Amino acid sequence: MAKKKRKSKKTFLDACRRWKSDNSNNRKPTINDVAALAGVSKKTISRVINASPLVNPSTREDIQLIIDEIGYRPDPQARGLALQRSYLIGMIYDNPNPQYVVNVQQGILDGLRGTGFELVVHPCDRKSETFLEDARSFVELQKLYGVVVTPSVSEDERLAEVLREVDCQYVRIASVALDRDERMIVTNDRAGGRDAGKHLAELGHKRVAMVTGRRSFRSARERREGFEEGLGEFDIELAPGYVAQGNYTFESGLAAGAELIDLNPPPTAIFAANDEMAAGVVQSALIAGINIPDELSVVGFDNFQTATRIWPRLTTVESPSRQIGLLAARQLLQFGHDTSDKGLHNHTTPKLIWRKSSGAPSEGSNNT
Amino acid sequence: MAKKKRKSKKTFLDACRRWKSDNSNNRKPTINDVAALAGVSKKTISRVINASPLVNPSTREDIQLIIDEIGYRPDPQARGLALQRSYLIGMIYDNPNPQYVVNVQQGILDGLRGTGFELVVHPCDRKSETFLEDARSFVELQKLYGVVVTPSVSEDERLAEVLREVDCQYVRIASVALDRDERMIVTNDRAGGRDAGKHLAELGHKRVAMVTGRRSFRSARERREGFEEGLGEFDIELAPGYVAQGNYTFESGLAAGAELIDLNPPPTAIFAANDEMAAGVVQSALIAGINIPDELSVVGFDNFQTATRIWPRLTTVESPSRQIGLLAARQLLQFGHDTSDKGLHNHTTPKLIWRKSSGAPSEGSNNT
DNA sequence: CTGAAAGCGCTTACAG
DNA sequence: CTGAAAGCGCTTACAG
Repeated sequence: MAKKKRKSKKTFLDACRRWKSDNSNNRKPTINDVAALAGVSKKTISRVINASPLVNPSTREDIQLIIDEIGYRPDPQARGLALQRSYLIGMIYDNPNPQYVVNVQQGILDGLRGTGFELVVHPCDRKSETFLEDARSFVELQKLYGVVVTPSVSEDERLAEVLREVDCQYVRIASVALDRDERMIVTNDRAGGRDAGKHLAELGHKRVAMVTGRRSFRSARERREGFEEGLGEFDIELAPGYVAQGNYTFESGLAAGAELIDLNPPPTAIFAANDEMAAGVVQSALIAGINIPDELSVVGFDNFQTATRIWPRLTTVESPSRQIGLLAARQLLQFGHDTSDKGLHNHTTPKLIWRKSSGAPSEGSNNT
Repeated sequence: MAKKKRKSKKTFLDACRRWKSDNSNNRKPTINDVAALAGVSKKTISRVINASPLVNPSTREDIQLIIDEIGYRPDPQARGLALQRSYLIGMIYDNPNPQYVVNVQQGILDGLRGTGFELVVHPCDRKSETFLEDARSFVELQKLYGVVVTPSVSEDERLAEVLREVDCQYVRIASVALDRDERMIVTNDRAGGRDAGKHLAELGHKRVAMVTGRRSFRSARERREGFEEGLGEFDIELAPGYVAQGNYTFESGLAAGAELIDLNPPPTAIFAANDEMAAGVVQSALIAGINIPDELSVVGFDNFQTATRIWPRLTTVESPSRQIGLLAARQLLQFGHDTSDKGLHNHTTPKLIWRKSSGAPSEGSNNT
């Protein structure tokens, strides 16, 4: 019966204080310390840590008190060793744009804050011979809890296959659904392209051109097809001769811009599939002495820093990259938990930001 | 004597093959597997892994053969648990510029490649109440092998103190030496400022202005003082009224530029302490209808993407941020090893890149 | 130069 | 609802 009598809160607090003053060398408390202080087995402590329901509420309360008091925090390495997985989330990316990388990173970190998970960054090169092995060994060796994969490497089915093989949870960020719902964040770039097309059509442009990204990038195809759809709603066509091939770099935008400007008749508006290329187009117009937006409207995609640094400030389509990272992280942490409730929120929608690089075509532009 | 006879290479290879075909469920090999295959204790395997000299060379050779053959890689979590530290490097930063963050990150990753170490990113907010506790708990809980700290949080002595308390190796990146040599990468921003000053003086500018960063940032003070030194070499003074206070953001550069342009007489050249502010200055000049570089020269600092996206392309001082990250990572991994040889290479020097935003002052500028 | 034992701080069946 | 024992894959004194 003495055994059944619950010790008072004060008793525990006193014990904790004694423990702290004994702990001269400031050793971090372990599960054993908590168990000793609480007078239970460490298995029970483990249950509290892991939020198991199989614990007497009052026992749980006592233990929680002790945990808080002595500042116990389970060692992630020890848990990891026992569970055969770490408390690390990986981010696998090959996108060269620093702003994109940082935005998604920030979003993931937003989602990880307070969870005890940490983010390990892992750039990769899809062209490398050892790309798949590298990724596999990274994930396997670190026993990652999960990874988020960004475009364009997210479009690589071989990588997804590897991740499944090593039994690693993953979330792929891509412009369209390429995998099961819980493994995707879909950014719907097509809708953004459509908005760009409609924007230019509504302004009255008829002779429009586009700088595309590599066809091997899904986002590039989506943005282009969306753009054509948007124009199509106004019965405007993107003539084949008015499409220049870029590769998402500033330099390619510069070259593509020069090329399109030289067309006869020249386009009155150019949509570039990302801001970097749009900045190149704008610069090529400046070099050619063409006024933006009077003689030429330019629209980009991303709304990164560059969009507001150039002049005139760029009309562009913004994709919420930080939010996307946040959703990806949340989704990763939800794996195994009840995903049934209220369904996944795994879609985002881009939105057009109208600045000064686009306007109605001028009278003299012979806009037919 | 049979015991002394060394088994042949082939014997080991055969054993490995047998092991692999037995390993139906594709379990990753552990130290025990290697020990069994080699016919030695796991302690000896441990010695090989850890490159201990106390191993018979031929034993080592046999073991290495087996390790390579079955693809054994020591589990970092298990090692970590035993050694009480992880194989993770942290990057603690509060710099809001994505390009800087990514560059340093890349550099660190360059230095980590092939070492088995991984990079955990950890942004922080020095204004937060819990900033120091957060950092401590991050480092302690993950038992980080080491951290690299970037400006401006690298200038915080309290953080350095915490890192020492928890006995975590660290390298601070800063514009001047704030700590022991092996704990610093010094970027010498003052030399960069000096180059900017000399550049403008050599072009013939006499009435120069500057947009500074926050005085609480060491880099801002260094860049400014360096700039004044550079001008001083040509007996040119930076008049107090010609210094505008910024905070390293584009917006602050925009405001500062407008302010300086309005001065009477206006400056013929402006040095902004970073590219973001320089881009703001350039944009404010455009808005005011002032031609760059004919009526106004502008020089920035960083040479980030923005520098070449704006028009005219920006003359700026480049600090090799990726290289800086690389040096920091190398230095971290060298801790405990012989640092005696050939001394540390822990200094970098910025260099001026002359583009189109700076030139000689025009005749009509009344440049006295 | 090599090994047997104990330990790092957790968790997982299993039994009660 | 709770616990004793074994184990995750390594390393560290210690002994030889």
